[in-house]
Amino acid sequence: MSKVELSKTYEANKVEDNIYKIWEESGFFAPDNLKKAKTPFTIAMPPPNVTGILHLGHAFENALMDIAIRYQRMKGKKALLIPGTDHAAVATQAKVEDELKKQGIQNPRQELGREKLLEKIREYAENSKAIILSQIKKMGTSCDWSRLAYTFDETRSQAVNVMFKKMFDDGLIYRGYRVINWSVKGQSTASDDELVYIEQPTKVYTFKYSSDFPIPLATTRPETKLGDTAVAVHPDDERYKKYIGQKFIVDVGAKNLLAITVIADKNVDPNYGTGAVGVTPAHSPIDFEMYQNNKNIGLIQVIGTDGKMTEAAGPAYQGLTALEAREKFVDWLKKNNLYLKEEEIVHSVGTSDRFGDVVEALPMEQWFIDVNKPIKPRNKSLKDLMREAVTVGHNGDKNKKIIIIPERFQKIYLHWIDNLRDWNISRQIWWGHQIPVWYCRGKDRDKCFKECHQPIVSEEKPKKCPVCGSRDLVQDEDTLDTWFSSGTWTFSILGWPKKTKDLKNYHPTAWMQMGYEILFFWLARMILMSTYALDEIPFREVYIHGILRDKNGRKFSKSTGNGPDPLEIIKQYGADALRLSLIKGITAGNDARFYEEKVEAARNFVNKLWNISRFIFNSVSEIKIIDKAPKVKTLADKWLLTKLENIKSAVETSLDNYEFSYASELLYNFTWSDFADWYIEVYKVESKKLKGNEEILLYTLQNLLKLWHPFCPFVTEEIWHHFSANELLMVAKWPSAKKKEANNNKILADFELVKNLITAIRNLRSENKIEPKKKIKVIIYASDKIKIVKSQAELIKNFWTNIETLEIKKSGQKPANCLSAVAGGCELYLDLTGIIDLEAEKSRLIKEIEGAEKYLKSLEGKLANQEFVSQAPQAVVEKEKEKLVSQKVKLDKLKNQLNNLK
RNA sequence: GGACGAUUAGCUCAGUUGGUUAGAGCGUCUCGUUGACGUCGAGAAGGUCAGUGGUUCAAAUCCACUAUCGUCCACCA
Repeated sequence: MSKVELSKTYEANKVEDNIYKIWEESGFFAPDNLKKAKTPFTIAMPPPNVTGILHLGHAFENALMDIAIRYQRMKGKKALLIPGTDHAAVATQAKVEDELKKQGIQNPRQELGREKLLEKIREYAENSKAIILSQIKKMGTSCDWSRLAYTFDETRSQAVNVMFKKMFDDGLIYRGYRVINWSVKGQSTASDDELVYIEQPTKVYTFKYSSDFPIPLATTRPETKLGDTAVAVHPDDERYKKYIGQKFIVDVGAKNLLAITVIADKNVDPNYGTGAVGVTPAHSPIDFEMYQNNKNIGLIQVIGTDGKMTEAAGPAYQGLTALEAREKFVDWLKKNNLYLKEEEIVHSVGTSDRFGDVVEALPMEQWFIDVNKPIKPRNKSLKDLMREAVTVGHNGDKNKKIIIIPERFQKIYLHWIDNLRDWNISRQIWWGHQIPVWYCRGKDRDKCFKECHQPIVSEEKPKKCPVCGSRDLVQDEDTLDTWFSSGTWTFSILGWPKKTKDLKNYHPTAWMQMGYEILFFWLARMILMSTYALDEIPFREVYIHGILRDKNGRKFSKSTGNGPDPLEIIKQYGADALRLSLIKGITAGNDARFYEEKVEAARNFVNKLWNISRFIFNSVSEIKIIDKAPKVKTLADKWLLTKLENIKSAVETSLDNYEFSYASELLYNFTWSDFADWYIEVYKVESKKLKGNEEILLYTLQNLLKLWHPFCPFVTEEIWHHFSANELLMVAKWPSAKKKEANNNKILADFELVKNLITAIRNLRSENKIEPKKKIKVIIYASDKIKIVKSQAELIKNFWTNIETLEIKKSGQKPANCLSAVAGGCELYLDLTGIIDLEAEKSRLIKEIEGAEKYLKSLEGKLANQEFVSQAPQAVVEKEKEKLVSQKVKLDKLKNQLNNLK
């Protein structure tokens, strides 16, 4: 290709959209068009919620996934990144209801009705979806748009229904009457995982039901005591043992007298509080369990779904809010001398993660997934399946073991499973997959359920009731927990339940990434669904990342307004800079901080890469692709190519281990320091006299563009098109390292020596404030390094050192009135009669001698230690011996130089 | 109450299986316009690796305890 002129700085926003278009039109985002590729590598994109636009966290995830997928594509895999969005059930409905309220619709559900509200939500979701998809493109994410999925589209909805029926038929899904978490504000249940616990100061009240009741009790919620039906004590508690089994009738000033049975429960701690627990089966999950073991004690629901006291609480309390009822009941206790004491404590209460209110524990009929029941032919429970997949491997097959990165999250995950209770999957909100269950005759779901003795579970609406033949069927009004559908994600996006080619080719997926905050919600559910329904793990590796925080370590959130908009950053700095800044400094599982200076630094780097290319394009006679490593001429050439091979191998290893930050750092240092600051500057010097080796510049640049491409796809592709109008960089072959040559270390060491000499000279100049324009005379006594130093004389003389005459000898007399230094085993003298500040130079030398002596002492100490010499590996000892010798020489030289100065 | 993580230069972080005189970027100081880049270049200053004890020939790295910060889980009668 002929000469090109690049602009002085890289202007990202002028080229990015166009490049993305070219990629998209190339078809290479779809693995089907990667003809030579064979092995699949699939990533299922965690679908962003359609609750609004993407934030920095999404940008971060996009960067991770795109680096991974572009790397694998270049390595010749059938790389597939499937994009999608999540309808996010309760999150989206809550969001839209909030907005409607702001618009003056106080009670959206009642005022609009089901169909109209759903229409509003759908509108909102579609709008969010469109914005989200365009944002993903802005990030440069190379996903296959032809396979775009949505958790609420037809295919995914069918997957949900089929899954529900399968689980129901296997007896894993059941409808049960249980105490659940109820959000009064959202008028819906929430699963245990959807609660956010917050600390709250509360009073603990100690009281008695009545004057003749023998056991005092304590509670933080006196109003629920109106629904107590038992008192639990430890079976061996000597104080209360005699009452076990007795029934007391107490008058708590409510409608009816309460019948309180004293029961034994081993979980009651006799040493805690009063040693007895008032049992409120209707308003505590734990008490409900006691009730299930002692059904005869009865259950009284005193709080309703509206958060107010029910009729069962008695006419004096009915209709009061829980707080009002609490005050009233405490008053009553006081008046009747049943009140013993109160104490201030801090305890945590569960709030709804989406609606924000403190949830009530209420007994209700809901759909549950049984996680402990053995599944028929396998004789394993869902819990077993979830455990197995990350420990011994699915079905005990160690090739089907999910690797969790970093490892420590495996423990957290397993611990969570141990505590897992049956999963409540039904929600009373409207936005979501309606439960695929129908009831016949009439609209009263509970009544029909009882009459036909079974609900009709079906993937599609049944024509008639198989029991009674009625055609009057109503679908269950509840919707499914959003995680029920996202659990199917890795395979529903590939077409399941149909037996598609995609499913066969691309499942299990290769790699999944997610934040630790959704570990329980999502990781666990995907494993559950996949191992259960497909008899296969959903992915082979899962990379857990932390969350992004601001410079002060605070979470980004809308309320504090500290969350930058990714699109704004892209506009200002470019997508490549954003991507680089997001992965800089991150390690698996740990939180990371994000701030503008990071993006600025990344933008500067992108510009550096651009300018390296600009220089090269201006310097070479022809811009062409160099496939094979070019012939080397100088030491610098050898050094650069050797280092390049080392970097390639290190980067590949890091990327294989998903060490994104480390990989980019390796490349960053090589590109900026080794290539730009050293090699290109050397090239400028050497190309004057020797004919500079253009091919090495081109070859190295091409390698770097490929290596950088996964990280900064836009700028690298933009530069690359000057090399090849036909081949896209995104499908260029990944430059793997060649085998190491034997003399590599010598090459590296030789050039390091030259670097050290040059740096030492620059240092002397700078430290002694020698004017940059002042030419100097330099003498180097190189002893055994004479050959290599002599060969690099031109370089040393001209490389930012401004040397007039350079004398290189094996050894010789110490010249008078000189600046001196020791570098790379050589003595260095700078003849500057009359110009230098002798005192400053002396103190500099003294300081250096002190350092050298200290080091020498530590080396001598080490080697004098018999145990070290005898026990440490031979190689380590040899290394220390070498160090000692060279350090001695160095110290001698430094001392000579100091004497010489006097 | 249980578990996990963090603690390294002024700031943000690396430090891969124990063997470096502990590194980088940003910031700071001093210079500088040399054929790409001032979104640049050269040089420098700055750390007893939170503390204490232990294992080891050798510890930022392994172990124990302590402190501070953070996160999760459980409990909350």
